Amino acid sequence: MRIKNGTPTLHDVAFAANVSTATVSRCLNIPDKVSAATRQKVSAAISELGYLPNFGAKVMATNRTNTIGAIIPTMENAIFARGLQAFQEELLLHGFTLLVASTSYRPEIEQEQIRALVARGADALLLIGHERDPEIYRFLENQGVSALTAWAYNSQAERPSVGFDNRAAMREMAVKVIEMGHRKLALISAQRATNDRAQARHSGILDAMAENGLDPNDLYLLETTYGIEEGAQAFKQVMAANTGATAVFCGNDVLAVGALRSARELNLNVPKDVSIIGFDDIELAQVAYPALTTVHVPHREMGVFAAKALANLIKEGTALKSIPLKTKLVFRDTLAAVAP
Amino acid sequence: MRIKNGTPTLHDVAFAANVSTATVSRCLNIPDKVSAATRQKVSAAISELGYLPNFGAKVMATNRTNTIGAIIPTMENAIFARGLQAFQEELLLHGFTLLVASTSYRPEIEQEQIRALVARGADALLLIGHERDPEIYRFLENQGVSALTAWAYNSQAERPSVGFDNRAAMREMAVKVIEMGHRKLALISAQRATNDRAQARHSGILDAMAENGLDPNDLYLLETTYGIEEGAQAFKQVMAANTGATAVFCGNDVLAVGALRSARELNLNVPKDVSIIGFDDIELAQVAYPALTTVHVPHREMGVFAAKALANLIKEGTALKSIPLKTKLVFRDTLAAVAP
DNA sequence: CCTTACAATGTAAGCGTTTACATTACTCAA
DNA sequence: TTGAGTAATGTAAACGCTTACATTGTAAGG
Repeated sequence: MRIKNGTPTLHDVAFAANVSTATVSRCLNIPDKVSAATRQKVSAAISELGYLPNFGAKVMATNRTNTIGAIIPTMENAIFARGLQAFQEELLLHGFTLLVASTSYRPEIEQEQIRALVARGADALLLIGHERDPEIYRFLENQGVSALTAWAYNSQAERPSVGFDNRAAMREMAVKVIEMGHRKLALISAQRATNDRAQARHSGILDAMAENGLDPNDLYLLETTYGIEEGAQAFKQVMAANTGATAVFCGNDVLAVGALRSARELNLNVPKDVSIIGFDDIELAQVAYPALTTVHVPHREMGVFAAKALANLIKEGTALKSIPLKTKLVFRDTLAAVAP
Repeated sequence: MRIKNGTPTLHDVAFAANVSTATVSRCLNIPDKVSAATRQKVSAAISELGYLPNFGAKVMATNRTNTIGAIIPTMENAIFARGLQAFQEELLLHGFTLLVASTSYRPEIEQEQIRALVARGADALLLIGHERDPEIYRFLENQGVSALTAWAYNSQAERPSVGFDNRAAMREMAVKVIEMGHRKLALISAQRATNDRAQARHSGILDAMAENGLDPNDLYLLETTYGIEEGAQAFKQVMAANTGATAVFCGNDVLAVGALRSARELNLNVPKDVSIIGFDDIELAQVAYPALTTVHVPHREMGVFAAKALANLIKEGTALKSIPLKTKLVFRDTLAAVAP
């Protein structure tokens, strides 16, 4: 009458240690409430039987999975991979496990994934960017699952977020570029319709232009999807359009690296003939040749902060609050003053 | 007497639809066993109440979480990020969710993480590389959790794996390099002690040397940790050692890119003065300048295969079997014949 | 019209924890 | 020695689902 069906249960342990199931449970969860002697007996029984608490039963009884879900566009994008890695590491420190889903930048899929992770018992969620159907926020509220937004910070946003001000960061870079004499600007942007970070970066450039006596309408704007190849194509289009752009902003480093490659293929000297500016400062940016001028974003820091906030929320009930992080302009070799 | 405590349960739905809980459960899980009319009523009740099955209860009753865990060194390494992304996408198609843990290349941590993911209810596990304490395999067996190994394939390995033959791939590349006249070789390797892929790649070079009349002892070997900076440092050491190496193999592209940077700093022309060879063919390899000669590894494919195998195992009980994938040499601009 | 077979539905017993509450054992002060 | 107060342990009721088995309804064959 020991083990019924293979895996030992709390009962088996209790029986073996000659105590009640409650005591065993306490040994596991609140050891201070148990005498040292009993603790001894119980842990002996546990290791002898090779007991492991049943996950489902535990979840059912506590209504907690100690699992936090993250939904990102894709791990193939280094900015998310890095942030997610940091997020996971920090989560681990707090005793949580990471559940991952991805959307490939498709908002419909995000909804689905949010529901899937909640259904899978995520105690809380990490989301990217602010923009989404209010419906889904209502759903989260009903389910009692809180969500924290990352990779974007917006002081007006009503939902908590940990991130940085994409608009201000890009504006700052654009101001520098304009100060260096550039008058004709172009932007190779990610799809703005489904990506509020892309929107914000675009707006940042417009801000800088307006402030410096340039007509924002003169910005040559091209949208494309994510990828080196896509950036390369887009850059060729920009050049073919003959707008006389001397500085080409890119919505992210990956696009910028593609642009760089095209420039080489077109026999354009960067930065002499044309400047190229990235965003994110991923590894690629330093490795590219010439090394990319870009905006540094503290991806790891963001992941760590997000994890801390969520862990505290679940464990202590500390309300989420927005945390703005700082970006930094990184001047390397793809930006130069325009020739007089 | 509808909803007791906020969230509606199966009972509430059953009550609202005027059927039994069993019928509601069947509607959700085996709809064919329910008449169309009842299905109607039930789904109406479900959406009206906003019912979502309780995860814990479901797990408890079925003893399945529909979750698969993956334990990788780090997502910051693009090869794992890419494979994991593909893995997750494919898993989703089969109705599974991904649980992620990472080890930072530390084997002790891997053990812990394996236990953690099993404790979190992972139905099966994806692991990297073959080498690990047999103890942990016994643990997995006891818990009834199967594991599939990826990123390494070894026909002699007793455990199932989906991957490629690191040794053969590196050997193939090394043969080419030797054929191009290189006689003095160096290798900047990842830590071999905890990484069977690194070991295998090293062995591959030794194989090629032995087969081609070179003394394997002449290989100048240097181990370092993962990172561009680390690769850069290591390359400087290799050059400082004055071994006359004309070809420097690198255990992976990241190290190779670092080496490339150092070469530039040392005013060495690549590939004229020295050839540099990477492994993995990640994005970095094409973007590097000069573009890196490397071994292409089908990371995404590996993720997809792994997901399929695991999903079939859990759903149909199909036993895991090893799947060897093909690598391909990619000749770009960092390898040249040695000057006569 | 009665059987038989099968489809649709219902009943109720688990599944393995946690935890409120009850009980017992101990400590210490009077 | 007793009683109060606290520490340690035990009892048993949830938690919300699935599913074996029982029951009822329906169609077809005799």
